[in-house]
Amino acid sequence: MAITIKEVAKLAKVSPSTVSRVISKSPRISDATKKVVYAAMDELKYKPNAIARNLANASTKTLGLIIPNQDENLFKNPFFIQAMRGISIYAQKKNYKIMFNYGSNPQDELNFVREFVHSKWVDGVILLTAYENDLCIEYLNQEAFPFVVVGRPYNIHDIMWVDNDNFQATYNLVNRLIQKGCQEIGFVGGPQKYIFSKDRLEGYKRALELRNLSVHPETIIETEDFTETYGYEAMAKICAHKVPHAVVTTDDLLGFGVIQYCKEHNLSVKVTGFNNIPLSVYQNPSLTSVDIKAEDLGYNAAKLLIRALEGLENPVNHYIVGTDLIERESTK
Amino acid sequence: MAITIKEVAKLAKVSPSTVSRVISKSPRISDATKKVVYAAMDELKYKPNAIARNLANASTKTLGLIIPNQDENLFKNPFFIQAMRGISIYAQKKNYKIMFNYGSNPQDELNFVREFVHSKWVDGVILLTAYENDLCIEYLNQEAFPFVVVGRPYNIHDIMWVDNDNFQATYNLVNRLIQKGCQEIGFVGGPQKYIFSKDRLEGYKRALELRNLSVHPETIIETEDFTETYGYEAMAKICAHKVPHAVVTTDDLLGFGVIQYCKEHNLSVKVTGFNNIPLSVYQNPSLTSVDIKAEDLGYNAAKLLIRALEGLENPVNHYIVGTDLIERESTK
DNA sequence: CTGAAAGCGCTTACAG
DNA sequence: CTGAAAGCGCTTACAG
Repeated sequence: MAITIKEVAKLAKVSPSTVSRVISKSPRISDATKKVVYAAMDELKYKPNAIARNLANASTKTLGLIIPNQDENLFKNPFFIQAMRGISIYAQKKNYKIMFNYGSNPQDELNFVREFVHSKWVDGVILLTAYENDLCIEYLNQEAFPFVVVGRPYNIHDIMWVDNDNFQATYNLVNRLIQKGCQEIGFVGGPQKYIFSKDRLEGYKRALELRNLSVHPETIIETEDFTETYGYEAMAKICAHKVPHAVVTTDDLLGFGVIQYCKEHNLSVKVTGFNNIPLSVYQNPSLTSVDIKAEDLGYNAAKLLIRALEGLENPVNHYIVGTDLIERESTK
Repeated sequence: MAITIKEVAKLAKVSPSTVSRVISKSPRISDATKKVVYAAMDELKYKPNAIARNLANASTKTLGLIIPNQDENLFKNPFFIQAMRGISIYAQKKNYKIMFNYGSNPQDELNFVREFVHSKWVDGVILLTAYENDLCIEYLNQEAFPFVVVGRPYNIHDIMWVDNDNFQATYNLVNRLIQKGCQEIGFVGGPQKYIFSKDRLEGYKRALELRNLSVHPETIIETEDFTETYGYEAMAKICAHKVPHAVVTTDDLLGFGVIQYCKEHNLSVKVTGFNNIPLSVYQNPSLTSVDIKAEDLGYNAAKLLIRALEGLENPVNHYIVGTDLIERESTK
């Protein structure tokens, strides 16, 4: 058996209560006793049993993380690992641990969240995606369990979230294309069940409208998923109608498909992606994209949540992380 | 406060001990009581408090994962996220949780391992890299704490590990190149502090030796890290000596650098990578590589460890995961 | 500033 | 098959 607080108490000739107070840095302990207790702890190589502390404190200093596990996108897009790193960095600073689970689908994710909550394993939950009717958000909300969402949720009652300004990012992007002389700009977006899909579409529309460029429904395609194949097919549809000057996509993989189509059909069309995954540098032409700063998103998500858990006031219940437009050959 | 075992006991008119036995599926409980207890649990929506169970059981059913956090490689190479997924899949099956930490350097990693061990937070540890003199392995070994290493460790006393057969994979690869008529084959490997670097180099040498092809030290380069720049420079060194028929690299990013050099200098050299990262498909020419099945590695690591934790006999204390040679344009 | 005691919510050896 | 009791290793309100 490992050393417990009792052995330390015995050696230091104080009560277990006192040892406990030294560990938790209670203010009202004399320097003299502190010294004796620390000496005893050192001698015995005492390490507090975290589990026992958790039980007595009704807190684990642990965050639960749900990672969606749908597709291969997980591997091509380093978003999740970057966000996790950001989360981990802040959590380490504050001495929080992180527990994760991959969910294969929304129902699965909900089950893990329930498990996290019920079992008392974690003090708070971080969701790495927000769906349109998000079961996890609904559940956590109704349980009044602390959580934060990476990605702006639909009904922003008092939910904490972090996100990019997807509207703004796309708006700026389209403006930049217009500046470069593009008049007819197509749009290839992912499923509208994701809020960022909607936001990006809105940003696109607004930019066109403000410049009095008309929005053609035939050149706005909603794909089923973020893959090159869907991007390719979407571009085929757009071109069946009319070859545009530029095409804005909401994901680099979609952008790759569009580029592919252009190459095969020898079209000169400016193309933009989103997320700035490492692959985009290696396209031919390399793909202009938007860096969404995934690590910052994760970092700030952890920050909001942990501050709330510690009872600190957050100035606001959300945080907007700026994006960077990375211009490459595909919009030259 | 949440529902506890006591409330359930009261409602079911049995003792808390009995409720506990029902939860833990103790065999000697009558069907009748079982039914009553389950009914009471349902009615009260009782969920066991995992932390309390952990304390009483002196076990958390949780695995600790250390993710090295050195470089950007983390993002370009989906190895870690794939391995994590494999681990997660097996762990979920067996109802284990996973806790992770990013370590910025070996010392950092050691600290997290110590923390995992001391605090009693986890029942076992999974290391995602093995170094030459691995502090974590040494520590875990001396503490006799259960752990498994992804990557074959140096001193394989009784350590559990999973790995590819890196020797074999490179050996086969080189043979394939020889078959294709290559006589002079260069080698660009990563730091020798990684065991897989050594193994791959050995496989390369053996293949040449068995065919009576001479091994030229000038065409074997050890780089400091797995980056394109190092690959590029290594190829420059090799070519300063003599332009080979083919170059084997131990990492796709190194391979990218070599390809780049060849393109710039208009050389026709066959090039191979390792790890089969998504980027390799997008090179021009696309890069032949070795798929190391990271998800399988993770899965089997979790399996070995959890089986050991459950007291099940493992037929052997390690597991070899097969590799796939993925031939692409770069070796055409 | 410090101690004795009760408690966190489970488990399990012992007794029946 | 079931219960009363002690225990897992901490914390903390209460009393001094």
